[in-house]
Amino acid sequence: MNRPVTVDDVAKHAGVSIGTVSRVINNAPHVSRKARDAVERAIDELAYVPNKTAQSLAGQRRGSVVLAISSDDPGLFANLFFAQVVTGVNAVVEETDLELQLVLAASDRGRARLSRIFKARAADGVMLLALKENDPLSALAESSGLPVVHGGRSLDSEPRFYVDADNRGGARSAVEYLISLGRRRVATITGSQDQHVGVARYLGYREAVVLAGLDDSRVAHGDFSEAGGAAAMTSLLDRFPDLDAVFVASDAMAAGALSVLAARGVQVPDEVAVVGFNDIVTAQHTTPALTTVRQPIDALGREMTRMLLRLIDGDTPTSLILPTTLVRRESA
Amino acid sequence: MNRPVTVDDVAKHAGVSIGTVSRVINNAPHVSRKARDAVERAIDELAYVPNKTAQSLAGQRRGSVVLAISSDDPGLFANLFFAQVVTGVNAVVEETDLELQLVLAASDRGRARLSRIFKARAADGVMLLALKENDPLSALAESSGLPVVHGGRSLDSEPRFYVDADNRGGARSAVEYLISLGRRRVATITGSQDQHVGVARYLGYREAVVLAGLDDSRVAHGDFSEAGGAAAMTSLLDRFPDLDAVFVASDAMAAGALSVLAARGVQVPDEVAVVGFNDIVTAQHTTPALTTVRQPIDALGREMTRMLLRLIDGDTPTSLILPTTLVRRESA
DNA sequence: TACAGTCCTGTAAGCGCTTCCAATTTCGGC
DNA sequence: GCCGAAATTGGAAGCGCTTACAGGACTGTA
Repeated sequence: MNRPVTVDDVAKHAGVSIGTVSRVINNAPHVSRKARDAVERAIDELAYVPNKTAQSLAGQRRGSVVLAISSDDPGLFANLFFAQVVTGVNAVVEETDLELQLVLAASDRGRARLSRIFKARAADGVMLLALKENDPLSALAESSGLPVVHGGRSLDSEPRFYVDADNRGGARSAVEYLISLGRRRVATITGSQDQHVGVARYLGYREAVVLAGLDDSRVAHGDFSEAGGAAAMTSLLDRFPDLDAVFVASDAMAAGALSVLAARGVQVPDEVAVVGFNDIVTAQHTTPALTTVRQPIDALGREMTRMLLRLIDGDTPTSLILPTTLVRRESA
Repeated sequence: MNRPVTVDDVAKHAGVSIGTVSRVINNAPHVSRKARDAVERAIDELAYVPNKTAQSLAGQRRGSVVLAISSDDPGLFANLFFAQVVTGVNAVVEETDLELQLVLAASDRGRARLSRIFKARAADGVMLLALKENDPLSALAESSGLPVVHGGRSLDSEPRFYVDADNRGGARSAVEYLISLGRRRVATITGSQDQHVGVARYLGYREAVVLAGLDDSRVAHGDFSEAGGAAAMTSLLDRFPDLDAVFVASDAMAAGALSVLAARGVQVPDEVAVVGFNDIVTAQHTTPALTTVRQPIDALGREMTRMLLRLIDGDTPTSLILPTTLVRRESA
């Protein structure tokens, strides 16, 4: 392990000053063709790699962005969400020379780290995923003045910059599909109504049902969990024995609902059609395979990152809502 | 956004020198009680947060560890593996003041980044997950002199420091379980034989079968994919119509096998018992629910990180093989 | 030929911290 | 109450880079 090569070494080797070397590295203007060539050759010959730490101490750029995930929500980790978001984010980050720092903000320690990052401006920007409603971190994020992009929205306040899936539209089209199938007594199992996703999907359901002139009272509230879905389905069956379709706000709940339906001997989709939401892996393995709404999760990651990069560049991007797609399988 | 608080501000405020402030921050010895108190109060009052960049430029510690994942293997992302590893790693990293940097080393760009990190020694240590067999990165890692911990092993060479699941033992106990159930004509669907996991699980199968004095020739090679599992099952059924159990080296393949079995009208587990490996989410949703071998994935992440921290501290840890557990469900 | 612009380049001053060194203080034991 | 050793402290020298700033070399024009 020799002493690592530095700008000085390169400068000496190329017969120029360190200022020039720096300009070449950052391909700044005002460098003659000749000098540039000499420096580049020296860099090659010495296998010089700039020291990022020094670059960020001296410059104003930190050289890294953070992806913060509040995984309190088990749903976040229960499917491929996490992996897909990271993949999307990485794909874009990879094209820059920024580093990707991961912070799991579920624990207190994680939240403390995140707030340290904000206070110390220890990154060039932050992507915040699934912050809890009314999260103090959210305020900290704003006040830090750091570029911040949110993944998803929350009930209490709309973030300045966010990327979100079209939960409402997705729900609406799922229900519209059910109606196009001839179903007229469409029920819904909602997700938690204290989260934006839960509310949005419920609104989408109502929109479609009401617009079709149908009854929107067949509602049972769930909590996004499989058990909650089962309980809600039971309640639905008891209260509205005539229902012929149900839009379930998550696949996990749909799985629960499906098992209740099976236990009661109700034929799916013949007697009751079922549509879920999320398209988790399990959806294709339920019996019958679940028709569901897919969110473009990797696109979410990619767009969040693009947005953040623009913010860092000083642009003012506009928030984005990404379209969902209906995946037709057997349950509807 | 005023000028951030620096050591000088703290020193001035506390009436000491910056050297003393630094000693307090790093709780180094040789600081009087009085000075320490004064500095701590100043830090509090000024809400001082040390600048990590400066710390690492000045000191020898970089302040971050990287988790590098070679996601070429779709299996890595296809289940919760990724999320769980990250959770495990994060849990340990969180207790230190290190930052967690994520590098997806599947793409060329990703690999280039990783090699840059090695060359520039831009991190305090690296965790390498699922590197391909014979990966050049592996050599680079060694030669960099950076602390490196591997997740899993590879066929060509045993890493100096690694954490791995007990694939062989897990396979063996799965097969032993099948045998304890009275099955005597146990077949196996292997994973890719050019990967350590694939070979290890196959060896475990053979071990159990041979030790029990049974025939170990009922073998079909798969590639860890669902389709591969289906094809292998078909081949198995054609060649060994008498088989009464099959140990499948991955749940994905087991799902494929199960559907072939169902299509052929073979009763599971009555006629043929099936055991998978990995315990992916889907395992509990197959019909029948899959008995499988679970790996302690978050523990893998945690242990890798602990090992890395010890390496960074200059200790010499010993590699680890983590036990697996059999999850009994309906398929066996 | 002279002069105002342009370009290019070297120099030096930091960025905020750690750490070494030397100076100062403190302390136990005689 | 004096001496050497140990503890504590301040000061200064970097860590490797970016970025004014100012000087020098050229260009085109009058």
